[in-house]
Amino acid sequence: MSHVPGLIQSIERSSAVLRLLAAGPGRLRVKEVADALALPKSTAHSILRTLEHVGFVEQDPNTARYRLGRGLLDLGADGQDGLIDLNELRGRALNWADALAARSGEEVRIGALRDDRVVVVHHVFRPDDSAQSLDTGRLLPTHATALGQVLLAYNAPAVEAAVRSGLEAYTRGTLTAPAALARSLSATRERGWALSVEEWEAGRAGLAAPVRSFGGLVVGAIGISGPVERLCDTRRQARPAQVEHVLTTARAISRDLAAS
Amino acid sequence: MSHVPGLIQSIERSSAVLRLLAAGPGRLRVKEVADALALPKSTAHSILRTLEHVGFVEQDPNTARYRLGRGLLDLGADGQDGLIDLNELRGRALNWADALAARSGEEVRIGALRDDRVVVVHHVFRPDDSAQSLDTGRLLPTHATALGQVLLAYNAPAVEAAVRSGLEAYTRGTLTAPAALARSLSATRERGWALSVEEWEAGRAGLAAPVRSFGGLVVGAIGISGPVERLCDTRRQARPAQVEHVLTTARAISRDLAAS
DNA sequence: GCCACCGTGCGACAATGTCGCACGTGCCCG
DNA sequence: CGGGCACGTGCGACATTGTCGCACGGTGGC
Repeated sequence: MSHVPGLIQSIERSSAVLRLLAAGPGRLRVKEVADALALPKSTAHSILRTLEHVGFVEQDPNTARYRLGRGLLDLGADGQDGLIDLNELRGRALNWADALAARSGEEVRIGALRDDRVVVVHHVFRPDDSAQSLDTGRLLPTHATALGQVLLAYNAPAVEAAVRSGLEAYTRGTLTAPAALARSLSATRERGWALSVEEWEAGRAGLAAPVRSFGGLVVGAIGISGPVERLCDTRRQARPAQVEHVLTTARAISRDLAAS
Repeated sequence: MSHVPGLIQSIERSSAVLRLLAAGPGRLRVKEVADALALPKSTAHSILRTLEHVGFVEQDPNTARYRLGRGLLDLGADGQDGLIDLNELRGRALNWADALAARSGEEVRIGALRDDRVVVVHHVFRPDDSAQSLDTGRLLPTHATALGQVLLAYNAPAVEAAVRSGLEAYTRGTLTAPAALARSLSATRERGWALSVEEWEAGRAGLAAPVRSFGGLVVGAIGISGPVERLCDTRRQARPAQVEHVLTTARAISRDLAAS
């Protein structure tokens, strides 16, 4: 049927599907959806498959009928800290994290945003160094760590919250001026990764990249940390090989998540 | 970023936009959405514009920032009788209904589904006949009227409800067998319009077509009614000219709604 | 037990979404 | 109060992407 140019047809259609499912309590079959919207069966199925993938509809395993999914409810109740199930992020990241630790020779952390802090979802020790403490579950500041900066770079409200709650200085290198932080985050966005040198602990640096889910939504970050001299060259620039390791791993996890 | 083939990219992206808006209480700018999802500004804007059009997001007129819209909440609370604001349907249909009455020479009704009944949203008298009662607000049965059959044809759960509550016979022509009703509705779907001859009142017939909103969702029906001999030929088939009048009007209102 | 219908997947085409660019405007800073 | 920048918005061309026809396998119903 006639559709207004300038608007995206498939989104209009998917919204119609959602409205249709919301109309009655009954589950609908693919055929019924297709008939109701005057769409070919294939097209309706394609839309339903995608909506199921993003969690907006669910399919009853037995009857094969579709109903609204839980993903929609999560949208309604705002302030949800979980954009995604952290367990899923952790599960997908497990395998890759070890490999990253091995290749980079540094300890690896995976983090996500929670209440304006970075919660460490997973932590892998440095391969050849056993004298470390397990960080899983710990909360880190957003503005002073590479993980946090990645998460801030792709989430504007979190930046405001961080600024509002005061940019505490942990070392002399910590970015405490809102403008400086904004500039740094902008650079992080353009590069696609963040480098934090002695902003959190003296002598140590961090390197992190975003983990994206479907649609490109950033749901977490993965990064390595270690002594400045192992992550950076003499001019305090990130070592390209390490950047590549982190980026490759982040992309791999992203692909994994998007396919789930 | 890499996206799984077989799934619809724009729907994945729009779901990511919605999740992003749901993440924080703050309103987001176009640029922020674009940055967060690593999309060009144009693309993000196009998605936001469409989501606004379907009511899933709203734009603050002053700040131009986007937040979640009311359309999503309506999806959560199921059992909503209003798939669409009935006042909007009535408003859009007003102009066209008069013209249809004039062209067809019959009275016109516009209806929508409410609680397994057809609620008459608007009613236009026959041009040259003043001795009629105003039907606006009245509730009609679904299975025995052309308006109702159109609405049933595109809404499977409503059919079940109608069958469950018993297909009451108003005349000898009323379809009371579930199987017969199902066949009739299937034919209605294929044709795109419904004809009801002496199923509700003896000597009278109805002719109706669906009114669709964006995405093809059926939100109402419009139709004419009058003596059988004026709507049908001698073999009780619908007169093509009248069918054309109803279909054209229904499509016009649909276009109007989709552009709103 | 058979038939018909439904859900699912693939592939080719063309319509559609995407992206670059540019305009006008509002805000912020000087 | 003026200048500059960045943002929201719109258009147009290209190429990617969504769409649709068709066919397969499984299931439920008569």
